[in-house]
Amino acid sequence: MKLATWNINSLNVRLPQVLDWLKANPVDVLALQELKLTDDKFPAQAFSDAGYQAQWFGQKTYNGVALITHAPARDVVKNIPVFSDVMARVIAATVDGIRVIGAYFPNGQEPGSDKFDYKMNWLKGLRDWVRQELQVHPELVLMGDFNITFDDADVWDPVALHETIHCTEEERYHLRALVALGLCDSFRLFAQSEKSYSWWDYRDFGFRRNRGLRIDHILVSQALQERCLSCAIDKAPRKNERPSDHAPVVLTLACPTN
DNA sequence: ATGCCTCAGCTCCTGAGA
Repeated sequence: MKLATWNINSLNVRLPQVLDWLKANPVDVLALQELKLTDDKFPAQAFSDAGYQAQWFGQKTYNGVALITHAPARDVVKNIPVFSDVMARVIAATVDGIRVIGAYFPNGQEPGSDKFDYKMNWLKGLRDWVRQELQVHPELVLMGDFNITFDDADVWDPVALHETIHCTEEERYHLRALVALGLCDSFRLFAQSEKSYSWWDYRDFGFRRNRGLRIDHILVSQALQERCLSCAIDKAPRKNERPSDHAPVVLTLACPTN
């Protein structure tokens, strides 16, 4: 079983790339972030024609998340039930017996800003909810654009970016607290090349110079950890003509051995 | 560095992203 996450920075612009990618990478679940479209504009038919079902939660201009699945998605939840939010950032569903949460974490803009405070409150709300979800669903995957690096290994220039957004100790504390609920960073279960990133700035040839951050993550619950076979960042779509600034992350799970 | 690039929208500039 394969699960993937990809911030596509506008589904309107990136739909052909998403369909191409799915054709080459037939995953069971693809979590998308930054749809940047309202629900009535979601291209459900295009995914249906490609053999996928979709659940989506959009809004105008900003944010928006979706789960593209091969099998039916059941018990769909939109946003964090215990956290009141006007932004469309979370979609969860049970697929093939696994609870899957796709999330677009707040950016936070700058430490000390109102948006940073919102990010901290959102992270606390997410944690309280994921704690509950794990009790009901031991097999759980939390994936998406976290907008947080785990540590300096996820940062192209840790000195220059020390305590800047995505790299602050306060954000990383929240990320570790999330993991402490009983999750693990599936990417680091495996040997990875140094300077592995999932996002590169559009400006200044960021991708060509590999000036990036690893901020897109797939966390798995302890019950799923031993089923993890691989986790990789697919840089190929970042080389497309009009790429998203993010690359997809793909997790492969072994079939259950019952 | 108040810069760089990309996208959406009350679109020829601005806000936001990261």
